[in-house]
Amino acid sequence: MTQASNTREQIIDKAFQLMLQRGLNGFSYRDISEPLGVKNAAIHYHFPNKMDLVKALIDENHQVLRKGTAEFMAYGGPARPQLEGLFAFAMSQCKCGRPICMVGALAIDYDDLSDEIKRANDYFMKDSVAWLTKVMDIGRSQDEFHFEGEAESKAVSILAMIQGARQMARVHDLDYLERIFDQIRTDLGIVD
Amino acid sequence: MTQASNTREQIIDKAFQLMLQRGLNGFSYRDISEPLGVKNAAIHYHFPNKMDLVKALIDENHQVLRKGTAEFMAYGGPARPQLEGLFAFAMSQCKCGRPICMVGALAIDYDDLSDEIKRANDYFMKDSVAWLTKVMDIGRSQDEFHFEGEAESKAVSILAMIQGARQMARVHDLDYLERIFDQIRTDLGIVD
DNA sequence: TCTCTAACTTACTTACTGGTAAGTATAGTG
DNA sequence: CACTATACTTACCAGTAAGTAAGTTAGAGA
Repeated sequence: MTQASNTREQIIDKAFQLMLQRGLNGFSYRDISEPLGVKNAAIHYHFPNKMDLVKALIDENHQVLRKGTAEFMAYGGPARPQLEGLFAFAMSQCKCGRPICMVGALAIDYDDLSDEIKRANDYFMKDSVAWLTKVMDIGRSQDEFHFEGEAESKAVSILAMIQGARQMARVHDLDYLERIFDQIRTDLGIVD
Repeated sequence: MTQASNTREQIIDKAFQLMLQRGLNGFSYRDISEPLGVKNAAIHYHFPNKMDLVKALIDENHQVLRKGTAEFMAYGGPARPQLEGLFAFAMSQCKCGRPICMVGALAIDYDDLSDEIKRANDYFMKDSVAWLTKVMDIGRSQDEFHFEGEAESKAVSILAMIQGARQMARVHDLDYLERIFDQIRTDLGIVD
């Protein structure tokens, strides 16, 4: 075999899906191996223990996010399309069977995470906040958005809202997401 | 024994704590029975299966919420203290070791919930939205709050924000919660 | 006093958890 | 051709999950 084996990739794919569907404690090695037609031990070969797998999933998350946001994450342009890009990304993740975000999936099992993973998660969040803060800042200075208070506080509140909205959408339906996005737009004084 | 046995209550107490700390799949019967000094089977005596326990926890949640919000949930009064009451309740829940809310705890394991529990959860959420909608409506008409859009949309967005904020606070610290509350106030045009 | 019932415990079962050690097939390398 | 590394499988392990059947104990009521 040596080459042309994509088992590792498939494991990550499947685990990623499961992680964002059921959380860290909500899936087992069996849930991954069975549909892939491999044995448990195959997963252990690629990821000696579950935390190694989670580490890989956080990296995967970074990549998915970067891919899904690359077009609108070009700093400096108009803020509105960047915000809309964020909304669209969140919506598409929900639609393709990833109802909760990685931060949410990890939050629930936060106590049994290794320090390394906590740090990676922390970095990811700080990165997201920093980006959206810049978008908010630019948006306000270019008169695209209107809001009071610090740009960072506004950014944090919007990210919290999206996180909560995804949870709500899970329990109810995707209309909740769209509705909350609309309210964010309204709050920012955006009129189409 | 017959009387004066409060094992059932203690089980609910412990399970409630665990549920809002780790989620449905994050605790076992052992986690409940061991600290209580009883056996696994004692839990099964009171709650034949885990779903029966969850059902009891949802009821408990209703009661805790009702107790914790009774003072400010008297409809018709000024809106501001009602909103502040909601913030204080969310904060106190976080502080007393219940970092995530029931809706969030159930959302992650939503697929393996019984229809009865889904309905109970649904009812709870609709109830919360209805209440906050009224608060928002009153607040706007009495010139306490300023916002655009439907009162219900605003209410849903605030509840989503609080839900997300609790998750963030878990991973980071309680400052996130306070900060987001502040931003909600600012967005509503509240100045102290 | 006898009986009934509530509230358990004891002792188990079945199924699944993450994890490991040892073996195997395959492909590339010297 | 022998050797080595990769990518697994087979066959296990100890621990834990929820759940159950049968026995035990204490008090309440007739």
